[in-house]
Amino acid sequence: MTSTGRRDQKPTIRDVAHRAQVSVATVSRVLAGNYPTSAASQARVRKAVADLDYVANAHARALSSRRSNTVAIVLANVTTPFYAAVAQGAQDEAARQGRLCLIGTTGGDAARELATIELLREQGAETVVLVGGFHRTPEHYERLAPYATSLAAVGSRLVLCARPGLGPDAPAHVVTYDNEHGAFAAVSHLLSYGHRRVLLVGGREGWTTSDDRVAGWRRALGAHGAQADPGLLVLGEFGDAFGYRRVSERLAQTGGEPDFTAVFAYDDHVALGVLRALREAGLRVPHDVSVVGYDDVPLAAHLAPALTTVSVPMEELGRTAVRVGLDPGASPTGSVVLGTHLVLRDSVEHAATRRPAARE
Amino acid sequence: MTSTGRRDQKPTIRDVAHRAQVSVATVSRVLAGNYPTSAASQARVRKAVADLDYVANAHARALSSRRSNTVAIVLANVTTPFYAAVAQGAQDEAARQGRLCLIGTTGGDAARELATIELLREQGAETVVLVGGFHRTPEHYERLAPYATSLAAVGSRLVLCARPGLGPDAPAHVVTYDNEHGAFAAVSHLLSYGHRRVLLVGGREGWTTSDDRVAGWRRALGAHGAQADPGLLVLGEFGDAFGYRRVSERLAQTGGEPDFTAVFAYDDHVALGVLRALREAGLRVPHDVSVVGYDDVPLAAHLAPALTTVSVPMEELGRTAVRVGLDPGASPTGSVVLGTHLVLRDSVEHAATRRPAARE
DNA sequence: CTGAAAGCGCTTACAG
DNA sequence: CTGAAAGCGCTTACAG
Repeated sequence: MTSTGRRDQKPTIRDVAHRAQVSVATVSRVLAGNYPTSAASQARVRKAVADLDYVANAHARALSSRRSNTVAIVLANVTTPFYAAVAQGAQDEAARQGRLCLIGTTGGDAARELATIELLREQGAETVVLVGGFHRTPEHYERLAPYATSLAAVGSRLVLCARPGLGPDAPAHVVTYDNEHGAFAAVSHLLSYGHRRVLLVGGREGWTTSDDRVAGWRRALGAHGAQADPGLLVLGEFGDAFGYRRVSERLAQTGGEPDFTAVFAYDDHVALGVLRALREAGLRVPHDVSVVGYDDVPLAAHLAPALTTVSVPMEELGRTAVRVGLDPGASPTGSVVLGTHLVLRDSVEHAATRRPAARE
Repeated sequence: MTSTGRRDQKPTIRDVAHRAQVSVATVSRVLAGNYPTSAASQARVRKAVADLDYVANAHARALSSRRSNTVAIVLANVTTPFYAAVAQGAQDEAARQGRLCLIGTTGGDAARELATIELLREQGAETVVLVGGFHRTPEHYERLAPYATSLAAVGSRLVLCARPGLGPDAPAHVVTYDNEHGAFAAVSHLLSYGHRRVLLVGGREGWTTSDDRVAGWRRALGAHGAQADPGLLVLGEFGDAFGYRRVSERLAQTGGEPDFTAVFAYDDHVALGVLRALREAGLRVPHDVSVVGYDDVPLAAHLAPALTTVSVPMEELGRTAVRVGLDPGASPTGSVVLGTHLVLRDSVEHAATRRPAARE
């Protein structure tokens, strides 16, 4: 099929140079386009490239130019809508800027995160984006800070996305969203509807994202003169199974009569489980109990009732993280905070409506 | 902080060799562990590596060893549950085998798929996995086949995942699932419940996945002696918006009285839209109309009613694709087909139940 | 505008 | 078991 015959060996820049009757340097310059070359050379090189179906070897290029043209993104998984959306945003922006995207998943495990980072270090990615909250431990900080430094030393960037910074000394960029405020807004909304006992369900103590949402819950309660009863804090895990189990148990303990009028779920997945527990206990949402979630994943709008939740700019988070990581002008340790907003749907109603019903 | 001082430069294998008092060859061998080395050398090298916080340069390694240690996966997007799950499976298997994962998204656009492949070619990935159906055109085939050949020439593999092969000459592996059979099973299930007019909604003509499902629908109808009325084929697009729009329109045209008793949706997302259209038209599922989806994405179980659908081993698809791509023993042009099965939930009922209701 | 040559940081026959 | 050296395929000062 091919006239050249020698199809068994991937053509190199030398083959192109030979066929185009120019030096390898000229081939390199034409292809990079970063240096003046004559029109004649350009034409001959392009033809040779096409004839040979030549593609440059990215590793050789990276080795000699000291730039890898890749962006790395590390996250817990890629199946959860939140992470998937952030990954998509990051991937889009990377592609837009002609970069390739390396991806590593950790299952939310700190040790695996570190191991992944180590593997990624070898790749010399231009920027490494770490996505999502983490368990706030000194060890983790201690491991990450020097990594930020060593990346910076070779001109790479560490971007912490949807997670807090490493402190003033570590050269890490932060791209996050106003997590605490989103929680504040959500709980304030419930309080403005007359709810006073707002159960917070889901999340893990010490996990950054979780702690911030608890803080928002607490602040909202305080601002409205309501009591931040620790008994209303149902922390432990993530996921709909947790929300389902803990709410079911609590309902069972109080004889089916809830000791709360509203639930602020850690996220939409937890809300899903809460909704199910409530339904199975014969409680109607929002008539008997109001529920609000967090994230506004696609699912939220399709639930019955459609879920009132906090919208997080997930794709934008990923896009911005890569943009900042690749921007030569970005301040060495800057931080950008994206906004969140409450999406009002059908899962919240005035608290008053239940009491009369219960008295009947 | 460091005693060496010269922290501004990433340490190389020479630095390690120098500090460990051995040759670079020995360092390389100790690190690779693929060649006998003395315990003393090993200890000294390991210490030097730790002292310097050395990590090998993956590009240099790839260049001289001709192996990149990376796997590439290209898909339409990473936010759709189907693709996300396949990507997760691929990523897991890649990590398990110590490979890094490059990811490229195309938005389902053939031109972008080719462009991505081109970029990926430069990387010399060990295996390139192309995920998902595509529009069956001669041009696409013509572009892909030589790519498979050129990959094979340098010892890489092309794996087509959830899409048909390129024909007997192209050295491409196929990892897919029995798509047509899944459709056959779904529609047979409806037929066995007495349905005769089964509307197929969603999918695009010429799109491989879609064509296969239509074929399964047709075969099931034939096997049960029912008529494959072309008027029951509602093809055009993917997504819940399409399902919603087309079913709403059809219902409006027939005065709200459906001219079908069941819907076989292209996938769970289309089913979502169909469910909404039915609900808004005052039709109950499954009492008035039965619905079955495809894929069994997490959402399906949470719908009301919970959706009967065809389960596709999504993560397993990704895992197997990478495993095959990395398996030296895999036959040069083999193909593996994973099974699907019907998941029975609450969206299907006997067709008979509606007629009496309609006669009242 | 172009070429010759050094060098990027590894791996791997080849000797010993 | 170990070292010296060639070589992987590019890029980029350095000369011209």
